[in-house]
Parts: sequence; structure tokens; C-alpha cells
Amino acid sequence: MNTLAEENYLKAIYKLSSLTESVSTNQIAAAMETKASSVTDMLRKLSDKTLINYTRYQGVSLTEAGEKVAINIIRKHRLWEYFLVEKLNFKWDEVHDMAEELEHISSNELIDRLDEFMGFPKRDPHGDPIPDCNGQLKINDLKPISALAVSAGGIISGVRDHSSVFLQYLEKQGLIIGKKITVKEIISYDNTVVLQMDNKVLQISREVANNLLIAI
Amino acid sequence: MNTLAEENYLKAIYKLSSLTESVSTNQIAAAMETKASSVTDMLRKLSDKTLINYTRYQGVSLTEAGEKVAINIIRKHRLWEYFLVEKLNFKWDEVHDMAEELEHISSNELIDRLDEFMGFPKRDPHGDPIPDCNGQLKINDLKPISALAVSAGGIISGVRDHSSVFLQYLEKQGLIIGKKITVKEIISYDNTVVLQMDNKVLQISREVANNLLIAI
DNA sequence: TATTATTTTTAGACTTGTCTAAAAAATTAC
DNA sequence: GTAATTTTTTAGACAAGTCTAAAAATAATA
Repeated sequence: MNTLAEENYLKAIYKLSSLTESVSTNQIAAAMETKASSVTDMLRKLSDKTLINYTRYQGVSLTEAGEKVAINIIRKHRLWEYFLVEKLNFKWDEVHDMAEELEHISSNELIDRLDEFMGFPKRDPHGDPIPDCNGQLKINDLKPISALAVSAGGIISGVRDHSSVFLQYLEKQGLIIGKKITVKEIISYDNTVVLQMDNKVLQISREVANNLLIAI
Repeated sequence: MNTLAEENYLKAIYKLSSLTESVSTNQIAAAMETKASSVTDMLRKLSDKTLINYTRYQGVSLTEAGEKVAINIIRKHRLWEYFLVEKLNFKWDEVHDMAEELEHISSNELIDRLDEFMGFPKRDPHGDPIPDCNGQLKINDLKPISALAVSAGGIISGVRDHSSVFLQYLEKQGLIIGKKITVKEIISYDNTVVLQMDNKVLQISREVANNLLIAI
């Protein structure tokens, strides 16, 4: 099996891979809040275990085996988040750190039973899709509010920023998953988005509009 | 906070302390399947953190702080075992290794919510008492079947041996928690105990009788 | 294209937790 | 009460994962 550190590197590489094909040492170091030299050491180790494709100075990508491990960790993370929110009544901004620990519990039998216990949920509390027990991951079909034109709208279905400050802000504004919104106006000066929601009108910054996702 | 290794040592010392007042280096080494020299190193570390009372060659005992940590780990272990059996339908001989990992999840808020979610259970699936959130642990009021005289009886309420071989054997014999048994005879040759249970008569060895606990 | 700047890797060191082998203390035996 | 045995500790080493500082490779620039 893989160590905790290895699992965290694989997860980070997986997430960065959705942005760029090949991931650089510095990107990984930044994502993991560590030094580039530490990353290099670990890359050699992961390469020896054939979990990544790596040649010096050329960046890395996950092998099929590495991706499988990464997706499994993400599956665990999201299922535990769902459990914490739906069964233990935590708020969506409180669960990240706990799930970060729980995702490393090794038993797959445990996570499959948990999945079943909760009725095979499709998305976690932040709207991220939950991979099934075969590693099948629903393709992301959400887009940011900032991509909408005036008079377009949709159902709030996810977030791109998972930080608790952001989630708490959304909660305070009532911008929670399931709410229907419509874009009334986009102020050209700074791209502030004016939204209609539940007979209320509210303004969100370009930044917020970029990180708040709706189903099309 | 404490490392995983530290937590496991504290737990081992706690368990050994129920047998003897002061715990020896070799006892700990045996319990943890490690070498005495490794234990000595860790004892100095735990002593520096004032989690144990330790003077060279004199054996160790937990300080109040150390006992608090140990009981908290045991609380977590037993609550997770209860969850795995009662909510995820695992069998009582399958849950130990998973609970061994889950007991190190740090959040106390999480474990308190889990406790509440399950209705504040008093005993884990093996009959061991679950400490409450203040570290209060019900005193053990169970005794082995081997301590009963002929014609005495009681309700099967716990086990002393948690190994899966033993638990599977009990399950196969129908000797599960909640069953009422009566001692019909004790064969003097080898102390085999003859039991009456549900209109059935069965024999168990002295060894088994020693590890199967009943409420008085 | 030669030079500068950036990125990545190497070299060497530190920490945690483990080990083996040897020394020191405590215990048991005669 | 000394000698033999057992237990415990020390000394020194190793693997994993991290770090700093310096070297090497790549990319950017003039």
C-alpha cells in the first residue's frame, strides 16, 4: 500500500492535471505547501512505484495505476464529507479537514458500505461528483455564473473554491446549493453580477461569480 | 497533539495498567510487537511530554494527562466499532483493524456527533464499555463463565479475547451477546464447562470459558 | 546566439521511529 | 553475598520525509 505522503502527492497531481496536461514540480510544491526539493524526492519514489510518468525536468503525469489511487482517495474524501453533513449535521464549511484525515482510512469495503448506507449519493456537499466504486467519475457539467449572459440562469449546484471563508459568505447571502438564480445585469465597470433569487436582488463580485457553479 | 505512534503506546500502557500497577518495558514491547530499545526511546519522549511517570529501570504508569488521551482513543475505537457493526452491518470479528485506524481521527467534535447519531451507546459490539465524552468509563461488571459455579448462569455480555478466530468460533456455536446460559456441569478432568442454552446443551473448554463474559 | 533568469535537481543534514549489538542495572540462584 | 541471568538502557545505524544551499538544466531575453 501507499503511505499518507504518497497519497497526498497523488491527489495533488490529479487535481493539478485537470488544469494542465503535464504538472510541474513547482506547481506541486505550491499546492502542497512544501519545497520543490521535497517534491523531486517524492517524484522519484512515485516513479519507482510506477504511479507517475516522470523524466527529470519534464514534469509529471499520473499512470493509470496512479490515477486509480488518486480517484479512490477523492471518492473517500467526498463520501466522508457527505456523511459528515448529511448524517452528523456538520455545515459544509466545517468538513474539509476531517475528510482530509478520513480519506486515508484504507478499507475499501468500509467506504463501499458507507456509500450504500447513504444511498449512493452522486455529489458531495459542495456539488463535486463522487466517483463510484469502479472509479467512474461523472464528467463535470457545471459552469461558473460568470459564464452566463444577462437573463440566463440556473440552479446553484457547486463551488470551485472550498475555503471556509468563501462557503460562509455564500451561506450568509443565502447562495446555497439548490437555489435558482437568474442574471439580471452585468455591470461593465468591474463585472459585478446582479442576480435575482427568490424575489430578492443581490450583487456578487466577478470573483464570487467565478467560483459559484450552476447546472446548465 | 500526539503522533500516531505516541497514541498507540499510550493505549498499550493503559491496557497493561489494568493488569499490573506499574508496566515494564518488556511488557510494552511484547504488546506492541516491537523491541525493548524502541520502547525505551518512546518512554523518554512520552515522559518529556508528561504523559507518563517514568524513571529508568522502574517501569511506567500514565499521568492524568496520559490517561485522558488513552481513554479518548479507546472511546473513539469503541464508538467506531459500534458504528461499523450497527450502521454498516459488519460482523463483530471484522471491525477491529478498521477501528484501529479510525481511532486516530483527531476531531473530538466528530466523535461526539457520532456518539449522538448512534444514541449514546453504552457498550461496543464486544461488550466493552464506551467511555463518555468526559472520559467517564463504566467500571467493568462482567465476569468470565469460568468463575461460575454449577447451576449458576447469566447473560452473555462480552469477550476478553478479541481475536477473529475466537469471535468466529463463538458465532458458529451461537454463543453471542444477549444469550442466556446456565452452567450444568464442570468436568473435573480438564475443567470443560457444560452449558445449557436455548434447550441445547454444549461444551466449552476452560480456555473459552475464561474469555467469555457474562453479566451477574 | 550568448547571457540572464527561472526552474529543477542534487548534496548533505535533520527528525521520527525503528533496529541490532553492547553495556549497565536489577533480579534470581546458588 | 557473590555469580549468573534477565531486563533495561545506551550507542550507533537506517528509512521516510522534510529542509537549506548549491549546482545543473531549461527557458527567456537582449
